[in-house]
Amino acid sequence: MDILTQTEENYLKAVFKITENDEKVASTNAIAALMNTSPASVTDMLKRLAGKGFLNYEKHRGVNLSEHGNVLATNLVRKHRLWEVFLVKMLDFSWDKVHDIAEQLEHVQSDELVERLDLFLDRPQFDPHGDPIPDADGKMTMRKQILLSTLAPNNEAVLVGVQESAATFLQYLDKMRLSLGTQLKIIERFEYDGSVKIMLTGGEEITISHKVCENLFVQKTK
Amino acid sequence: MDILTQTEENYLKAVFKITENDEKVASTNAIAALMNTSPASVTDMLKRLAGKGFLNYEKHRGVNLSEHGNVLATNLVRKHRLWEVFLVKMLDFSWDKVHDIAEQLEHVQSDELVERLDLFLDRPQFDPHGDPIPDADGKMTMRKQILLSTLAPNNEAVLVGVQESAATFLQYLDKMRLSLGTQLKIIERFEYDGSVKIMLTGGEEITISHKVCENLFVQKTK
DNA sequence: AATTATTTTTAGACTGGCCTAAAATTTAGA
DNA sequence: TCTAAATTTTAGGCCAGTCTAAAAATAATT
Repeated sequence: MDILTQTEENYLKAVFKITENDEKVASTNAIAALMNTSPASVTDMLKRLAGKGFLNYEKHRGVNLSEHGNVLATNLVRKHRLWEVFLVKMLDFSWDKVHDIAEQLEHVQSDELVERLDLFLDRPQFDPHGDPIPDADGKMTMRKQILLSTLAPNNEAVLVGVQESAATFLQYLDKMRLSLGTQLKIIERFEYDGSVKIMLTGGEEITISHKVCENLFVQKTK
Repeated sequence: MDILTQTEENYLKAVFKITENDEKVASTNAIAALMNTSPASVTDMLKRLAGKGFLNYEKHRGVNLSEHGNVLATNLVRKHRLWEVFLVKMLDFSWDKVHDIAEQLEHVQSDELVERLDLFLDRPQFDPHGDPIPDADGKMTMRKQILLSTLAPNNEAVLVGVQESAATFLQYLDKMRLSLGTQLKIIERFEYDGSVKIMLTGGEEITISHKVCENLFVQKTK
């Protein structure tokens, strides 16, 4: 019986997001910060979700997803990203506007809907921010991408994803004419503040801050 | 400040549905029956929604929508029907499966989403069950449709809508090869039980019950 | 190692949305 | 018209999800 409330689903997603990279467990505080709620509320919910078998939880030790919880969370990510593709590709939304709407759409319950949407969109592998879309079995194709901040001068690369997807950041990229697929070459890295001068296709040269570099995923092309 | 919970929205829709035809007001019991809830719960909610200005409510008198509430409810109907069109036209769902999914999708909050969806679907005027879709200003094009049960023998007509949209009824129509746009001619009406023999395009003759006739909207063609 | 700072949990309370049972009101019938 | 039936509302309580404040546990610092 896998009928969770939207709130419960959001908690699972939060744990997923926090633990998907390095972290082994998600802390109460981290979850509270991510969800704009109080640590006390988080503790309550963690106990509920652990009781239902979606989380592994020991007092004061943080949580992570059980196998069952992981399936649920992955499916939510799949739905979220598929809807984002729909919004951008079909409804012509800009990539900085789709997150909030997809947050709502991802909670619609219908396996058949997801399957048909996936088919309609031609089984996309990446969402508008370059994030991989899990397939119906939870598998996703990973790219050998690196952060732009780790790339040495003279290398050439193509922008394939963003780490952060806050609207303000995406709008900044739009202004700079940086979009997924953009080819670029590292001209110079300034050690003083970590900013980097890059050349875009067409020869235009721009300088971007270290913070921006840390939020751009690229693949080396030469 | 028009942020309602999904439940509140569902109550407004229920009042809309009950009062859209003949009834001047919706009774507590009628709402409770439609929403599968108890009359006591309905009374609670009616007071809340009236307090927020969405309903006109006097004790023991039933309710109807305020101007404000009517705008909200109409917009919900618009969203519901647009999503149904999307599901059938774009995702190739059959018309008996879309209601429940649209019930969820209609609660997604984004005016821009609705506008873009409407445009994407080419501003449809009717949903897959033949119901009119309100435009952004709440106006809808009404057809001069009548119930098949009121049509006399020898008249020819085209099926343009269904009154009831329960899955079992729609599946029955599919089996009988009755779909929107189907041309038909009344051959004979049996007074005994109100059933009617009709001829479809192609010459096939079928007999349908009075109950079915009362749930089919047609337009006379001759 | 002892104390301080941080994190996490508990306790108690609030709202929304629901319930059942009982009271009040309206409607229908004799 | 007066009583019975049906409808509606009130009363009181439950659960999910949230909060603040305080207590407990863990981590950091001296």
